[in-house]
Amino acid sequence: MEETPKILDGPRCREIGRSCACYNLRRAARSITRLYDDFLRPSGLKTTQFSVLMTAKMRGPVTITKLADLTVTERTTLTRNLTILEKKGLIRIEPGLDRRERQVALTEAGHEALVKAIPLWETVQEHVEKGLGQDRLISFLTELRGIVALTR
Amino acid sequence: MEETPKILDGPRCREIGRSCACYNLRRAARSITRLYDDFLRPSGLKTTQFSVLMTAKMRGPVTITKLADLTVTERTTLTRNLTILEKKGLIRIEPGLDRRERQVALTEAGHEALVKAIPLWETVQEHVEKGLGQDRLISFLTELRGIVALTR
DNA sequence: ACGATATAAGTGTATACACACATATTCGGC
DNA sequence: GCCGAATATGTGTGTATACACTTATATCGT
Repeated sequence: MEETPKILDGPRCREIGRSCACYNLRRAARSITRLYDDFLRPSGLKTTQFSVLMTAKMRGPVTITKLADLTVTERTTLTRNLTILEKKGLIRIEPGLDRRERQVALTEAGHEALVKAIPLWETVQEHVEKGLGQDRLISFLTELRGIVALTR
Repeated sequence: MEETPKILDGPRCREIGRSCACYNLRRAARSITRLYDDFLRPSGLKTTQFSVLMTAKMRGPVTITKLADLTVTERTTLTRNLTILEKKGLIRIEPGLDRRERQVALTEAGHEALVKAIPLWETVQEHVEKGLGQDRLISFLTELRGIVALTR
């Protein structure tokens, strides 16, 4: 008559913290997000906002679904994030050719925010490149893409 | 008289999506979180909740600050997460020896939730191990710890 | 014993995330 | 041309995240 079932004491269980891909990925994501957010702070952009603006800029006017697909974000999450950027005046959301669609486009203020943020991003990115080493970073990024591919 | 400043058209800029450690880490974290949450769903636990319960279980009764430190979570974030687990009846938050402290301890229901969740976690973890390969996963986890170490 | 400082925790506010569900529009077969 | 399926988007709800600020308690130097 044990109060604590056996499964909770197995060796496998004890190493979840070390072996769980999800836990470790989320932990690292929190950690690096703070770093990037910290460097980006003078621009007024959070990392997520910076990423969305950059992607929107790269792809030109793009539908919400397409943008969500590109960034592997839930579409409904992106909708909320875009609302914030729209309120800040950094993007415009306009009707597309198809009346169901809505096109996301950067405003002038959006461009200016990116111009301010990009040098800050360069700085923190270089910090990470130096800390990890260029080669390790590159292979690490490859692994990250592998994770994304794994779950599609 | 260009409308779009030059910085937004440089080659460095065009590859942010591929080279940004933060963007790619967050993207992968979203992706794998969906996978783990999907497998864990029958247990009624989200990945985050599972991780917190496991850590609390491993460390025994532990203060909130210590638990936040272990999981590299903002203490204030953890406070909110713990509130949810407490409402679900999975943990107790009791006063510690030091009257400033509060100790987190699993309830019986918390143990039972883990017993239900662990086999589900095993399944998805094996799925990832097979998808990536054991060796790649291990070195990948090492890189993730390197990221965390980088930002401390 | 007292006051400055350090430590532990909570709250206000805002952003980020996603599932379930609802609505609007288009398209394809008939 | 009409109707069902597919597509594009929005909303309700709940969880996760973190910074700035506040409160409560303990500790340390004198």
